[in-house]
Order: sequence, then structure tokens, then C-alpha cells
Amino acid sequence: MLIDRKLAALGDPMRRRTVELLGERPLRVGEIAAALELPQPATSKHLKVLRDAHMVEESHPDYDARVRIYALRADGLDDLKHWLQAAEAMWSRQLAAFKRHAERNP
Amino acid sequence: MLIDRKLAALGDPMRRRTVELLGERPLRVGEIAAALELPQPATSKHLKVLRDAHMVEESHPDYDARVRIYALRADGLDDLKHWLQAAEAMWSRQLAAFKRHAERNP
DNA sequence: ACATTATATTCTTTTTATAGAATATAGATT
DNA sequence: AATCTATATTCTATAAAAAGAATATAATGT
Repeated sequence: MLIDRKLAALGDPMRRRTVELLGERPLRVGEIAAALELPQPATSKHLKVLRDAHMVEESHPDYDARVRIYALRADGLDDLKHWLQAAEAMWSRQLAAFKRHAERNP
Repeated sequence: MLIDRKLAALGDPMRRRTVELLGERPLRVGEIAAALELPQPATSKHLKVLRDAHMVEESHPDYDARVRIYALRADGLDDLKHWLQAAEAMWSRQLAAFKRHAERNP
């Protein structure tokens, strides 16, 4: 499921940093690799994970067709937000039930 | 960091299902293992991961001291919510900037 | 054409995570 | 006391993830 891939993708510190870097502006692979202090191939692989999780997208600038620019994907957080909203609802229901239970058994 | 542990914890399908099960009501280890169709030791290990990520907590009922009941932890989603809020802010700033850029270069 | 640059893919090695089996611990039941 | 039950811990094997090196691809610059 996509939400699994997103959570797993963000579970890795390097990828979380990548997302945070892209939060400032779109970047080339090389710039990301430099910022992460990681070899380019490793960086490319992390980017693939983020791409497969639909968190980022690639684009080819017209001034140089070799370059790939990665940017946050507009709908990248949607599933995560939905899951978190549902989780929050569960959470508060469960906690309310627990509270009622505790009040009945003081 | 705790947020890393939370994201990584939720990245595993079994643990995500565990959280969703506990969203209905607190459960014993044995009940969770049965629901996941996973051996008890494996289940205990997943629960440890969730505990270490401060997502769930253990309690000992007084009617049987062998039993451990796991429940969602009240503050379990807080860091996640904060991170997501910050991420959303980044996201929309970045997308707005991209939009401005696109409008300048039609 | 040749060298260089940007990125991706493949392969290998190392690390980490997971499952599964066996055992440990502690408490309940008879 | 002996046995059974609930859960945790340890150990081993396996699978998956990560880094690193080497190579591939494709475009640019000379």
C-alpha cells in the first residue's frame, strides 16, 4: 500500500532529510548528494524510494537534458494526512473509552 | 530521534495493523498475536518497537499479573502531528514558489 | 570523434530487521 | 509440588536495506 511506502520512506533519516531539503527548493541529484554527504548512487536510490512512494517528482530542465531536478510532489502528503486524521480519530475514541472505564472503576 | 522511530515503527505493516487494532480497544499480547496471525514472540518484538517509539504502553491488570495489556499512548501521535504540520508548511511554501516561478516563465 | 558531466543501474558486501524455534520467567491453577 | 498459561528474551537463520564500487547511459562541450 502507498501509505506503507510513505511511512517506510520517511522512516529513513536520509530520506527525511531529503524531503526537508526539497522543502526549501527543488534540487538536482548532485546538490542533494552533496547536502547529504552521500555518494551519488546512494542518493539516486533514496530518490527512487521517495519517487515510488509518490512523495517527490523528477523533471528535466530544458537547458540541460542530463540534469534531473527533484521537487516535492503536490499531493505527496495527502495519504499521510488522511491516515493521521483517521489515526487521531481512533486515538481519541480509544482514550475517551478508557477514561469512561476508569471513571466507572475508580 | 523519536520521530524517526515513530515513522519507522509505522512503516512496518504488522505494526501499523497493531496500532489500528489497539485503536478499537486495549488488547492482550495474545489477542494481538492471534489477530496478526503471528507467533507470540514476534508479536512481543513488534510491541517493543512500538513501546520504544512511545506509541503504545503496557499495563498489568490486577486480576492476573501475567497478562500485559497494550494500549495506545495518549501522546503517541503528537510528534507525528507536529512533524506533519511543519512538513505541510514547507510543502505549501515550496509549491507556491514553484507556481510563482512558472508564472514568470510561461 | 573524444573527453567530460549528470544521473541511473548493477553487483557485491555489510548491516539491520524479521521470523521462527527454543528457552526463560513469573504467576496461576490443580 | 506439579503443571499450565502469558509474555519476554535469546539464538539462529533468512530476508531486506544500505553503502560502496564499478559500470552504463545519455547528453554536453571541445
